[in-house]
Amino acid sequence: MKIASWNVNSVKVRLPHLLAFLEDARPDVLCLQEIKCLADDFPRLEIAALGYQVEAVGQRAYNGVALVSREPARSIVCGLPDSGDDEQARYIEASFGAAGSEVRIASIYLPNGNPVDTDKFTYKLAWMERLVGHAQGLLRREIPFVLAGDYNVCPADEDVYDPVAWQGDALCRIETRSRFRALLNLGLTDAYRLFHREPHRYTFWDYQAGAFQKNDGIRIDHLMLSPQAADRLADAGIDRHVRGWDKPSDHVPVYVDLDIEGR
DNA sequence: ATGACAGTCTGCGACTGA
Repeated sequence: MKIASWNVNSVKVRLPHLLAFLEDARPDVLCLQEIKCLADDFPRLEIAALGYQVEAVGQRAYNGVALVSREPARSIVCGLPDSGDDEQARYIEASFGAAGSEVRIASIYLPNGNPVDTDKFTYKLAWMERLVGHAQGLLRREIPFVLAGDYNVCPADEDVYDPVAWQGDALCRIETRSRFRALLNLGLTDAYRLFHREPHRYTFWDYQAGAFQKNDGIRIDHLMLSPQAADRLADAGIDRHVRGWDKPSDHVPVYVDLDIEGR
């Protein structure tokens, strides 16, 4: 089962890229972030023509996450538990795969958190704590699961082109990294890092100042695997070439391949 | 260099993102 994650920065603008990626990569499940539209406005017909269906939670103009899959999603959950009156569309989770070998997959869009001296940072940290709590609950089920998405977290300095310049940024702050590390300490695996140890491999490059051409990037898109999923991990990677397409998203897809039947 | 980003709608400027 191939699972990919991609912050598309508007699914309407990026629809041609999304279709090309689905045709090229043929993931069983694709987790999308920043669809930037209401769920009803997601371009489902074009996706269906390629044999994929969509589950989405969206809002006007900002945020929004989706699960694009070849087989129907089951037991869909929108939003993290205990989110109170949080209206921001940042989490969707569902089950995929054959009965008896099902995989729980979440598409997450973790808050950016800048500037750090505002309630945006407080919101980010609280969101991360809810995610850690939810991961604990999922772990008790002892099933393969994947929390995939735009974490807005650089786990370590080696994930940043200029760690000094980024020191103090919400993506690199110690409070942010410690909450990301809490996921690792629970037993989750950063799938990319299991296969690739070399530093300075990125998933995001700013649109400004020729950042991609200079490889001034950061690694903030991650697939976090439960022990039962990590045991079946066959491959993981970053589809860096997508950043070179015409009018690209500022993020590129990341993916894992699990030794589990996709259907 | 008078510059050098790209989405969204409160729309031709402000807001947000990373």
